[in-house]
Amino acid sequence: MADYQFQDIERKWQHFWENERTFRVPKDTDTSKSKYYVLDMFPYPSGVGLHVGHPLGYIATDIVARYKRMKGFNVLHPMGFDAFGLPAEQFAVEHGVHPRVTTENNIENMLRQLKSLGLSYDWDRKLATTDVDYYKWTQWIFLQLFNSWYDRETNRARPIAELQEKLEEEDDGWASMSAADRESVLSQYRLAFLTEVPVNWCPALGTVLANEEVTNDGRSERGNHPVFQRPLKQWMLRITEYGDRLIADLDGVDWPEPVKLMQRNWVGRSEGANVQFQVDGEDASIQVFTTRPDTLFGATYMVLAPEHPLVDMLTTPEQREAVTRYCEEAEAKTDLDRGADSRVKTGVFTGAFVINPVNDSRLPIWVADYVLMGYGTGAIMAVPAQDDRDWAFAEVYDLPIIRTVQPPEGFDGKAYTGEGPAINSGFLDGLGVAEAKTAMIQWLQEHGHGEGTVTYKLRDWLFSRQRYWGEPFPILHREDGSVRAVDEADLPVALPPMTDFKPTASDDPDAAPQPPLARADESWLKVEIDGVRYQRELNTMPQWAGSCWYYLRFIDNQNDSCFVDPKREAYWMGEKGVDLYIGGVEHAVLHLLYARFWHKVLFDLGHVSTKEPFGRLFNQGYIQAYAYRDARGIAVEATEVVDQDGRPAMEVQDQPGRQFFYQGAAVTQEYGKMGKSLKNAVSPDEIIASYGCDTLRLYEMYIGPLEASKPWNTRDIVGVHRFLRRVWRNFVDAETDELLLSDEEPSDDQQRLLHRTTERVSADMERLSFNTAIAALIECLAEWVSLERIPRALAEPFVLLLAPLAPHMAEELWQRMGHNASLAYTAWPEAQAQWLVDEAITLAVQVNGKVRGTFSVPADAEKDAIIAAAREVENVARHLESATVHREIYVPGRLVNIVAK
RNA sequence: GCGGAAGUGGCGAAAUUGGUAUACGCGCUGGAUUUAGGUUCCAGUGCCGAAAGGCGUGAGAGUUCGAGUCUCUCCUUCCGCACCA
Repeated sequence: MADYQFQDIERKWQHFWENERTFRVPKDTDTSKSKYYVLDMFPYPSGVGLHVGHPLGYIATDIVARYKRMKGFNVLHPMGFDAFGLPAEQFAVEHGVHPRVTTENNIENMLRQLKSLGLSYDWDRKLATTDVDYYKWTQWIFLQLFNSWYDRETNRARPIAELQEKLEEEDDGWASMSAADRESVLSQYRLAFLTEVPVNWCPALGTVLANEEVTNDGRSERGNHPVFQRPLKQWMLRITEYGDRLIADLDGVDWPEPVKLMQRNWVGRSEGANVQFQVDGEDASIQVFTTRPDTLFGATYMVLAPEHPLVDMLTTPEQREAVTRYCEEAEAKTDLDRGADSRVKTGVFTGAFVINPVNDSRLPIWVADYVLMGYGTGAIMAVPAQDDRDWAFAEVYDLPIIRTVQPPEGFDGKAYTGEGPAINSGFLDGLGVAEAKTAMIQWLQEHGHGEGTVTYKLRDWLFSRQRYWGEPFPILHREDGSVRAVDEADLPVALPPMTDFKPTASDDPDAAPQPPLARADESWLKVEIDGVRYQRELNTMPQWAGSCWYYLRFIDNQNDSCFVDPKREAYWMGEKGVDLYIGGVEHAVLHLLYARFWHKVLFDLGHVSTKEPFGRLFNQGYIQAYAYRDARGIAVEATEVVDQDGRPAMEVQDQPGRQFFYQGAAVTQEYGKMGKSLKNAVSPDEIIASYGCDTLRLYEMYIGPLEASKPWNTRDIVGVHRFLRRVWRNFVDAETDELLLSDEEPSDDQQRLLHRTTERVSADMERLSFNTAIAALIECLAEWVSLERIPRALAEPFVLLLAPLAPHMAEELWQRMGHNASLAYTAWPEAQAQWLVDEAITLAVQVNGKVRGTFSVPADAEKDAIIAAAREVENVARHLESATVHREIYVPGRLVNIVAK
């Protein structure tokens, strides 16, 4: 009965770790040791729980955490829950339960699932963004933003009080201003400010959304509802001030290049110039932004966005009807329609002209929807010769085209956007693009027609939502409409108890946002301080707020006097912040951009010690699975699909020539991300029940590289399960339950195998290549299966190498080997150099680059002897007959190549 | 359209710097043990060929003594952005 009893073993060690608090890191830990902070992107506690795709990253970080502990690091490995947000609120509305109740239930279930995976989190540091003790500090950070401004001279955020002092000193009427006027001046500087701007309004969700939460076809990322642009007074965060640093500081972090690229593109920094064009015959000018000031001589017309404020004033009576109709049509189009047929250019002439400042030519002003009001100045100078879109437009409306950059010989395209000398450009002629840009910017500045500037795609972050289940703003409104912050001492502003927290949804785009908090009790809504009456801010923060700083709170989650103790922060964040942050690529822009922004503000204000929060980022792939749809295209339960021979699809889905059926009807096979919608989710609970969680951990790491998306295939699990059984059988006698070790000295060959395996596994741990680490252990064990008893000197290091991957079995074997303590902090085996060199090496011999044989030589053989031996290899000698050897190449330890003709 | 990542056996995948392509696992084939079963054990398994040998990393060129790896052109798939001036 002493077979591999994984249920008993796993239950035993999970209890042991919990009872002994094996992975607890004391608040005041030994800071003389090196630290390693390894973090997961914390989950949203959803009602359906985890499927096997979710833990992929958690297993990986757990392996790293366990490995680093054994390497002697102080390891911080915490977990928490990102629990504010729409789904909990929607579920609560549907079931009439308070979101706090559903959130807590979901957390409970997810905790159980996480613990059943044997993850070595320090659960004493668990947190949820919905904890009042947590969001108190989220509100506190908001106050830091509210009470700061961005000083462009020193390029950092500073306390708003310092701006007040500065304004007092400069005294441009500051002293004579009313308090309300002063506040409105300051609000133009605060990093968190209330303003009326066009925002993304989603009536179906009853809330406004950030740009990052709207898909590029103009719908809400959550729920896929239509989103409308509407001017509304909302809270914004001045993230645009950080555009440069959000790009520049990417150079200092170890992140996947695609993620850095996505962030750079999202910020969208463009260097160029603003140019003023005088309107012909009017006392008005139009400013355009261009990245190609060098092409100003080639400008042949100007285009305004339909929403541009000057359109109405400029349009001549003859053109008015056409322009008005065009603008109305453009307004009715969604962004989707405007972008859909982007190759077809439309527009209408306003009848007005501007003067090109460089050559006084008259340029017609057009209105066209290919120019967007939301970027640059909403107006462009059109240079068809050097811009594809302008060329296309000029072709449609027969506008002139003047080349100002000489295309290379043989160029047969239309617009030329590449390098070349300037032509037809007066004082720029002959200059390259870069010099011409510089020269033109200088000319514009000297003559007062413009200046060099930088434009960003990034917009300020719309930060308020009309929801109940979020952090309340620590803000009070006076009756005159001005605002003030809640005193720090009065934090937290707790969510008021409410029974009707339903958002006011509507399908009318003109409906007004109605924050649920407006229905809170008067006792919460109305506040009186020093005889002044206030009403609380009714909006709540977006879901991203809590995840912007949770990695800091993990460092010191119990602290109730500050958001994180500075000494502890300095130790755990160290030089480069979080040492390893693993999560899905879906957060490449949103969460990671927002968190970096908050971190930089905290850095500027002296609250954290690193420029960047996450020194190293790693994106794990997705677990995918086969899925099946019936004739109507509806997904059917993948587990109930069979092939033409009646075999379950799960067993034969990767074999060619299969047809699949669900309840007798033919279905089509596809392949996609595991989840509820494709009905192909596999629960970790059932895999753990039949194979154990050590097997599940091993399997998820073994199917492929961590960063790759890869298919789940329940059939393949037996492979790693067999490996674990083989380990067990080789160490424990099935009859007697006795440990099968010998005290013999290992042979030299055995030593070499052990140390080579140690070397491979260690290197693979460092580069997160767990699939090859497991392969190395399988190969190593395969050499020992014939041994009655494995020498203890081999068995112990082997168990330690296995420990991060399959910790329950490793702990059990370690204990049976006579060790009283957990192996969690036992030193990782070191590969010794003496055992990494072989006595004899096998080399390949090539003739003219083709392998013709192999031979063995002593490891210390000389080059000449090796080449001589190579030429004697039977097959090689045959190929060299009647040929003259021209060259002999010896690659040490690898091969000999003989070049002969 | 622009940008990025990736294409290796029937399947998942290996192959630090250019140096013996297909490690390891699944599946498959054969055998062993067992009353039986397999979540047991052993052996074989890229393709063509009886063999010798030849051919093989999406396609085609190139550089090199030597290319899965480097360069160029093209094809396919996935991801991101989408008139960003």
